[in-house]
Amino acid sequence: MGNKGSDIRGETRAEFLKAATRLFAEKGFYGTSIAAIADELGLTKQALIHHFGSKEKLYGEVLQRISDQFLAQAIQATTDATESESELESLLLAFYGDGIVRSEQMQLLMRELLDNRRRAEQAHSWYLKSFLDALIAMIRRVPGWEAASEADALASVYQLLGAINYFAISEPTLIQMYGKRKYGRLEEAYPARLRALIRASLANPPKKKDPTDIA
Amino acid sequence: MGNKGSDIRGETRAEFLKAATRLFAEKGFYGTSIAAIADELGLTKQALIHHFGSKEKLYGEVLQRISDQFLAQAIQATTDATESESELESLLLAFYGDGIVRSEQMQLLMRELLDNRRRAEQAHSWYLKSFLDALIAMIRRVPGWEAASEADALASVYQLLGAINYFAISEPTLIQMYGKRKYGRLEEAYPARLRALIRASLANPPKKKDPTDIA
DNA sequence: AATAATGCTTACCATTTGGTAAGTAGCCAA
DNA sequence: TTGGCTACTTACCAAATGGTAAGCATTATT
Repeated sequence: MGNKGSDIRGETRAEFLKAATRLFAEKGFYGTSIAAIADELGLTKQALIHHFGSKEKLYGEVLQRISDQFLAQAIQATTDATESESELESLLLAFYGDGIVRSEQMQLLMRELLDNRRRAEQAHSWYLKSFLDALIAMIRRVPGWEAASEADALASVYQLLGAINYFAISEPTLIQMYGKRKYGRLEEAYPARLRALIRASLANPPKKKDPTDIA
Repeated sequence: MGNKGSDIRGETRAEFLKAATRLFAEKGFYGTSIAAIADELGLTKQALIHHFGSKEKLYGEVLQRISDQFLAQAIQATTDATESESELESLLLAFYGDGIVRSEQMQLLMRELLDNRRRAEQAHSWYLKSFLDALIAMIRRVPGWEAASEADALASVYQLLGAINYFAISEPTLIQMYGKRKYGRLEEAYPARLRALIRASLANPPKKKDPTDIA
C-alpha cells in the first residue's frame, strides 16, 4: 500500500509532534511507546524514527516546542498590559484559562520537573529557564518589587505557578473524588480565588533584607 | 543461597514498601520495574510478587501508606495549634519543611494526579480525599472562613498545596537551571515567602456570595 | 517425626519495547 | 532515463518487562 511521499512540507512531522505531546502528557515518557504515537497517525513506528531519529529526540522537540509557546505567551502579555491589572496577573490568569492545550503542556512540564532527577545529566530541563526569567522580569515591574532579590522574585513566581499548575493537572482526580457537580463549582470558584491569591502575593513584596542579618 | 525464612514479622514487606516508594517517586510507575525494586533489597522480583501479588497491588499499598501518613500529620497539627499561627499555617509549613521523605511522597502524589486520567477506572486516587477534607475543615476554622463554601475553601487550600508541592518537586531542575548557589538562596527565601503567601491568602477570605447572583 | 506454612529461588514464557536493515513507491532535477 | 531524494514499509532483533510454575530450605504446628 503506497501513499508514499504524501508529506508536504513537514506536515507529518507536525502531526507527530501534536500526537506525541498529547500522549506524553497523558501517560508520560515511559508510559508512551513510539508505536502508540505512530498509531495515532495510522503510520508505523519506523516512520516516526525516520522523522525524529529516536524517541528521546522526539521528546526533546516536544519540550522545545512547549517552551517556545510559553515564552511567546509571556512576551505577548508584556504588550497586552492594562492599567488595573499587572502584566504578570494577566499572564498567569491567561495561563490558567487556556483550556486543554495548555493543560497538556502543563502536565508535560510537571512530568519534566518530576523526571528531571533522572535525566539531569542529559540534555533537557532548562528549556523553561527563559520563561521563568521572563516571569522574574515581570514581577520586578510590579510596584514595590523593583528591588526584590532574584531569590524572592523567583520564589513568589514559582509559588503562583504552582498554585495554577497543580490545579490544572488535577481535574480527573478531583472529579473522581468529589463528583462532576462539586468539581464544577470548584472550577467556577477557582479563578476568583486565584486572582485574590495573585493580588495578595504581589501586594506583599518582601521586606528589604535586614542588614544586621548577616549569616 | 539460602537464608530462607529470614523475614521476621513483615520486615521484608516494609523494606519493599520503602524502596518502592522511593523508586516510584523518582521514576514513576512505568519507569520502575519490579526487578529494580527487588534489586534494592538484594532479592529477586519473584520475592516481591510473592509478597504483593502484582506490581499494581504494590503500588496501591504505597499510595495507601502515603495517604495514611498525610492524614496522621494533619491530625497531629490539629493538636499542635498555637495562638499566633493557625493550625493550617503550621501544617502547611511543616509539610514544606519535612525534607526528603516528604518530598518523595509529594512527588508520588503529583504523579498520581498526573496519571489518574489513565487509571481513573481503577482503584486508586481518592486515597487523598480524607486528607483534603481535613484541610477544608482546617481552613474553615480560620477567622473569616467559617462560612466559606466548600468550593472556595478547597480552591484556596489547593492553591496553597500547589505552591508548596510544585517547589518541593523541582529541586533537581532548578539546581540545574540556576546552579547550586542560586538555588541555595532560593531555598532560603522560600519559607518566608510561603508564610507570606499563606497569611495573605487566609487574610482574604472570599466574600459572601451576592444573593442576586443566582445562576 | 510428619505436616504445613512461609519466604524465598531458579527456570520459563509471552509480550512489548526501542531500534536497525533493507527495501519500495513516488517525485524532481539533470 | 537515469539517478537521487523523501517518505514511508516489512522483516528482524536483542533486551527488558510482568507474571507463572515448581521447587527448596527453614520454622512453626501437631
